[in-house]
Amino acid sequence: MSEELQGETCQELQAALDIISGKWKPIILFHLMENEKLRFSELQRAMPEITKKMLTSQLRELEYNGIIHREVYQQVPPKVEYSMTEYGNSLSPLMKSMRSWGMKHLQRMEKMESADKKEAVN
Amino acid sequence: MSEELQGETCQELQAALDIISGKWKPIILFHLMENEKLRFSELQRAMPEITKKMLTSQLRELEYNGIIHREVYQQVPPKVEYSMTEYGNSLSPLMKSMRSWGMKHLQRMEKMESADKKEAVN
DNA sequence: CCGCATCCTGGATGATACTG
DNA sequence: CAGTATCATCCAGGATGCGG
Repeated sequence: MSEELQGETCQELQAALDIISGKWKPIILFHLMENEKLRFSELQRAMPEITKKMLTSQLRELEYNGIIHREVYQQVPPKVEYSMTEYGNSLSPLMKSMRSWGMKHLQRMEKMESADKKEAVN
Repeated sequence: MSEELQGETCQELQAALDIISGKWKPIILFHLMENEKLRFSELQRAMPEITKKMLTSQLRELEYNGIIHREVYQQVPPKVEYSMTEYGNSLSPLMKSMRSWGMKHLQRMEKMESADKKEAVN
């Protein structure tokens, strides 16, 4: 066993996961990858369940990590636009392969569920 | 905007994330990918911080999802070995690219930190 | 040795109201 | 419009002890 280095060996994994995982991050990233630029209110409309507080905090984290850009227009009423940074877009291949793995997995699990049902009936 | 389908569009993403994310899953997967077979107690030794309860529950989830195999040896004292399934190993490329993205990210963040310090000094 | 049952805490998340 | 402030809630995760 490679003692001692579990934590360190996985911190890169964790670092990546911190950014793309969570209840809202994937959805936010998805929308911003699809849309070039989105206003705060547009994001909110796209995710009716999310509260302003959560949306704000998640966006701030992504901004802090350099994944998204926050553009404030000095005007009344206020206007703020969010967009992926170039760096943020480097996540795209990862997200895509995660999505396709996830898709296969869901299909697989579905099959197993129905197999279970058959077993249960027998 | 693609209304209505945010949740569904991201459920594949979430499905994949559910499996590899969390405080312990990445570490467990890492060890099992490195080691072919590991006993419960070996895993525990490899992750001194984890409680038995957490280790058990995380292993059960992974088993339920078909990622790992649980082999019980009928003997006293009990012996249980865990190993990646073939299906579980299909996660390997994903994990690898996550790791390399995370590694770059950590380096990038480090640079930015030290840049911040310089600014603070100025 | 392996793992379940019970109880419990803290941090993440949510509801609501307010503001520049 | 785009947030902040405050308070309430919830549940993943942890501590501990028992049992096959």
